[in-house]
Amino acid sequence: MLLRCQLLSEVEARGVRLTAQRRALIETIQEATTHLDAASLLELAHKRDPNINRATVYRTIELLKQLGLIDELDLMHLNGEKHYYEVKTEKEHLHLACFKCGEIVEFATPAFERLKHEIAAKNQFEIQAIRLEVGGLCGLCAAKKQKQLQ
Amino acid sequence: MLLRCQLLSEVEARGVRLTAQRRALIETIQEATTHLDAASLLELAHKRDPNINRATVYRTIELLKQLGLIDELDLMHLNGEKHYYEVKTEKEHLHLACFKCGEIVEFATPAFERLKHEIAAKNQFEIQAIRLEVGGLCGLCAAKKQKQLQ
DNA sequence: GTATTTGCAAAAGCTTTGCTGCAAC
DNA sequence: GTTGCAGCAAAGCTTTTGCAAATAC
Repeated sequence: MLLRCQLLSEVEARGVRLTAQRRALIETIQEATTHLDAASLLELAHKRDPNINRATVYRTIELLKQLGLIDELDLMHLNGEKHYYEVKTEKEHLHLACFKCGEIVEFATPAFERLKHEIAAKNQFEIQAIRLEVGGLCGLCAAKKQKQLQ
Repeated sequence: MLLRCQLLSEVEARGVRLTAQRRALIETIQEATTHLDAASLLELAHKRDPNINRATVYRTIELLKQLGLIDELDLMHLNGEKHYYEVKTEKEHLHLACFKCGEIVEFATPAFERLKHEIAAKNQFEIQAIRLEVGGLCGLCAAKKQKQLQ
C-alpha cells in the first residue's frame, strides 16, 4: 500500500527514530478509512499491539502534529470535544458535518486553495494550519425537513 | 448603543422571554471587545450581577447557539480547549491565530462568501454554521523568525 | 550508562447535569 | 399551582502530566 509507506517514511525522512508502538500507531492512522479520534485510534491500534497505552497515543499524535504531517479536526463538535486526525493532504479540503444524521463529507475546490493564498498574501501570514468546517443539513436531511413542513 | 440592542431584540423577536441574568449575559457578550470564553464571560457579567452562576452562563450560551445568534470558535486551540463566542455577523469572516504571539486577527473577503455559496450549491448542503480558522505566524513573528535564521 | 520511551494513575481543564429550592405568571 | 430558572456541587469527557520502571543504543 503506497500511502501507508508515505506517512511512515515522511516521519523517518525527518530524522525521527520510531519505536514499534509508534510505528504501529502511525500505520493505523495511515490505513484508517474514517476520521479517527484518540480513543478510536487506540482501539484500532490494539489489533497490532494490545499493550499500547493511551498516553502513547497522545504523545505520538503530538509528534505528528509537530512534524506537520497530520491535521487536527473538530468536525463541528458533532460528538463532543474530542479531536479527529487525518493525514495532511496536498490539496486543502473542507469538512461538511450534518447536525442531523452525523454524516461527514469532504469537499475540495480550487476556490478554497485560492482563498488560502489570498489570506496569506493579504495578511502577510505564514499559514501552518487551516481548518474550514461547515455544519448544517446534508441534502437528504434538508429534504426530509422540507417534507415535514409541508 | 445600537449593536447592543440588536442581539437582545433578536432574541426577544424569537419569542424568548429573558430573565434579568440572561439579559445581563447577553449584554455582556454584545459589548465585549474581545472573543469571550465562558469563564471570561462569567467574570465580566459579574460586574452587572455578581450572583450569576457558571451553569447559567453555559445555559445561556446554549440558548443563543440554538437560536443561531452566536458563533462558537476554537481559535485553533491556542489556549486549550475552551470555546469562544461572538455575535454572528452578516458577512462571514475568518480568524487568523498566531501560534507564536497569540494574536487573533479577523479577516473578511468576498472570496469567502463566494466559497460558502459554492459549498452549499455543489453539495446541496444547508449551511447553518461555518468556521474557517487559520493558524501560523503573523507577519511580525514570521519576520522575527527570518531574522533569527540569518 | 545515558537518553528516551512506556505505563499507570492521577490531575487538569472545560462543560454538562441532577436535584433542590425559588421565582414568575 | 405549573412551569421554568437558578444555584450548587458533583460528575463527565477528553487530554495532559509526574514519576518510576523498562527499553534502546
